[in-house]
Amino acid sequence: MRHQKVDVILQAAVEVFSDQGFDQAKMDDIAQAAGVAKGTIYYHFKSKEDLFTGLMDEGMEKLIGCAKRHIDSEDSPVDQMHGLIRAHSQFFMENGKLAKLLLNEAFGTKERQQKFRASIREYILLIESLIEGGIATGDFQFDYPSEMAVAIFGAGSVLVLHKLYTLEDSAWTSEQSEEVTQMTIQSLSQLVFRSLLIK
Amino acid sequence: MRHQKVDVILQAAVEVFSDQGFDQAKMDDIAQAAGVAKGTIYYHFKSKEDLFTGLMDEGMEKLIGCAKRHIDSEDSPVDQMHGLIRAHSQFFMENGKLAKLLLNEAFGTKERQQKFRASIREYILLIESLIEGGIATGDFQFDYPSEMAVAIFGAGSVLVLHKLYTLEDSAWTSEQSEEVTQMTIQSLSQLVFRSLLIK
Amino acid sequence: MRHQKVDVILQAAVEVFSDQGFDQAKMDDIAQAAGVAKGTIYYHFKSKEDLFTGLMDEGMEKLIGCAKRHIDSEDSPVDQMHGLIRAHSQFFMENGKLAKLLLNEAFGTKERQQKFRASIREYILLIESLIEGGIATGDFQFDYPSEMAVAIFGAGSVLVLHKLYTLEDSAWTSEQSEEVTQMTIQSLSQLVFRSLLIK
Amino acid sequence: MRHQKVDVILQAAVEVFSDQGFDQAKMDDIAQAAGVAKGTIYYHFKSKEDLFTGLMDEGMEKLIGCAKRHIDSEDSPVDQMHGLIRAHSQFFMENGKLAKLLLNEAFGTKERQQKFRASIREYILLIESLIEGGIATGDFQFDYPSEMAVAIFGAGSVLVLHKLYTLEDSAWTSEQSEEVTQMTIQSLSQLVFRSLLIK
DNA sequence: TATGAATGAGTCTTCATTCAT
DNA sequence: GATGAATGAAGACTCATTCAT
Repeated sequence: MRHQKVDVILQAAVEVFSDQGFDQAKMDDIAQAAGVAKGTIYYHFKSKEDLFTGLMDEGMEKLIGCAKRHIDSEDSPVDQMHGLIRAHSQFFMENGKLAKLLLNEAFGTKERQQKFRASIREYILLIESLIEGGIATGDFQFDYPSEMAVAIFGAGSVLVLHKLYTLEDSAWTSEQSEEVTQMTIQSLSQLVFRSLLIK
Repeated sequence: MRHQKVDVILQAAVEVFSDQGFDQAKMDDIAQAAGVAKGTIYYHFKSKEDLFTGLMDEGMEKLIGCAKRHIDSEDSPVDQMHGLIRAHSQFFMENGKLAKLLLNEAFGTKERQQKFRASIREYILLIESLIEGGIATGDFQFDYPSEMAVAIFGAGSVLVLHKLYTLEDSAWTSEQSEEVTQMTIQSLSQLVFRSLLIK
Repeated sequence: MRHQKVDVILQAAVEVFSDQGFDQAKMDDIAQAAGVAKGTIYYHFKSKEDLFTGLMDEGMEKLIGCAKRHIDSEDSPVDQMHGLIRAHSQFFMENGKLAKLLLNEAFGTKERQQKFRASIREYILLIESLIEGGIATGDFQFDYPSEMAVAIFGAGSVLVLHKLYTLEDSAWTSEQSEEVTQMTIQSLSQLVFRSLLIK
Repeated sequence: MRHQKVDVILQAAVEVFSDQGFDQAKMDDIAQAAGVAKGTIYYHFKSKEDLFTGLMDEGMEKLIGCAKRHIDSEDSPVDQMHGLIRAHSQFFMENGKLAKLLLNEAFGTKERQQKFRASIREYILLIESLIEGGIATGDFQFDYPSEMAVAIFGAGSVLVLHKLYTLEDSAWTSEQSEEVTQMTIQSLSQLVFRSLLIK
């Protein structure tokens, strides 16, 4: 079991990084948010970079893991794609801070993000494999599966992010949250399946 | 006509902001890239913020202007949507640096971006109005036009960005560039129209 | 002509580095001693390391230059050795702070000092060449000229340093200073020439 | 008998302090080198300062003890001076790390070194007493016995240090080591006795 | 005795901004 | 209009020391 303080720090870090972005986030703030001394963070993490990278990697790992689980519990490509859309939407809506963090820093030019983009690509390839699978079974049809995968990732991510920002400040009951998630899933599904399914 | 130095500075600023992101970009770098003294930037712009905001606003203005022109030169909602997709793809592929700048900073939590997101929303509303138009004429059908607009924006932006990053380092002939742009337009069109068009 | 502030900074830096040693010296102190803002130092010098190295290099350059001048103004090896002893003693007694700085940091294991030791070796080789010269003319005789050069350097440096520390706090008239210098020169000369001269 | 861990720590401390210097040496490094936890050092030593001072004092004590033993086993001032030179050279060549530590920190301005310099002075006074003894018996002649003592200390120390640094990296057989020690003794002897002995 | 997680005061360094020329 | 030297507030990171176990 990971040391307790490490978890407290990670939790605080997601919060602060998500709200401020990597550059604007101050280690002091993270320390304060975590209720530990600044030195404690450096006892557990080599640097701000290290803390951040760990967060991103762990986040993407969780996301991909979640997606794979949803996919594996289904058999047909169509149901698997459904599973992915549900996983993507639910995961990001339920982990709003992490979602912002992942998506805000997904684009950018620094080296830090180069590495991170590898995880993104893995996720996109997962989507692409679902599309290819559907094409193989004759369920799907699309001329540019690779582009389609990226587009689905973009559509899904921006849609969720847009919801998150729009509703950011309004106090948010869990029913509303659930409702928004369902709406996101349905609109995404409509977009994706109309595009992919053979008519 | 704008002062010559101002243009040089703006040009350098796009370059540097695009490569480094707002926080990492240094005024020194911009000055050097522009071939002017640092003080000169401050003679023409109030602050780093000011320079950046101006850039973003101008960029979005150009993008929206470009989109509107493409839309207005068509009559039917279908052709207008086609025009928008062409405008979006071509504009971003031809202005790679600006594209990265706009899309990288489109998401994020700082106040600076609050204002910027207004422009984004305007652009998305433009897309939404096209969808609504198509629904009105009976060409389109979609249960969540508003979400669809966001999704199209997300799909198109991330797709372009993905292409830009993937091909970033490879030396890039204009023919290849043109080819990638065409492919982007076609895959986006397929996605959008399959989703929207009544079967 | 070097910028004025640079000289002020260098002067303050010798003072502070000499009193505190490299590690204990604070850039804040140097800035305050120089009467400039801390940023100003960094405008002119890349880092603490850079400032320090520059100081050391310049100091050794001056010392070696001074020694060479004294040597070149004499003809015979004996007189040249006399010149060197005078140069060494006077230079260090007159530049006490620099002397402490050079000699304190002359020994030590960090990379910084690796480079610095090259200058020391150059100085020692200068001494060695004088000894070899005297041996060639038949004035000197010694079985280990190379060791002798190092020993002379050590004896001269430690002797001066010892005087500087011993008399450090006593208010020091320039006559006394002159007297101590003369005494240093004479004792060093006696040591060196008794050892070297053929009986 | 001293606690075993204390010795392990002291040994590690000499190593680290010698390699890094007092300021650069980290308690973590010493703990790691000693194979104990950091807290353990603080259980046995009050502070970094304390550990260091103890080391230096013990080192000087050993050196002076060693010198005295060599001196006391001889009768004539000439032989006693020979004994001192042998003791000095052998002790430092055989305890290279300690030698660097003692000599590197012998100069410097911190309070810590003030106290340490008292030991140095004791050692120098020992040398001086030998010179005075030789003068009293009519064996030696020198106008500045006090300066001569300092000069001998300086020459001997810097010579040894120079050898240690020069040969630092080359793998070093004990025969070579012995050879270098002999050469050091002989060159020092030649320097000292030629200067001191009545012609 | 021994440990090592936690601390926070202390430092170097950066960089947007100013202003005298 | 243009310059670039100077500024100082801000922030990442270090490390000797403490203390609960």
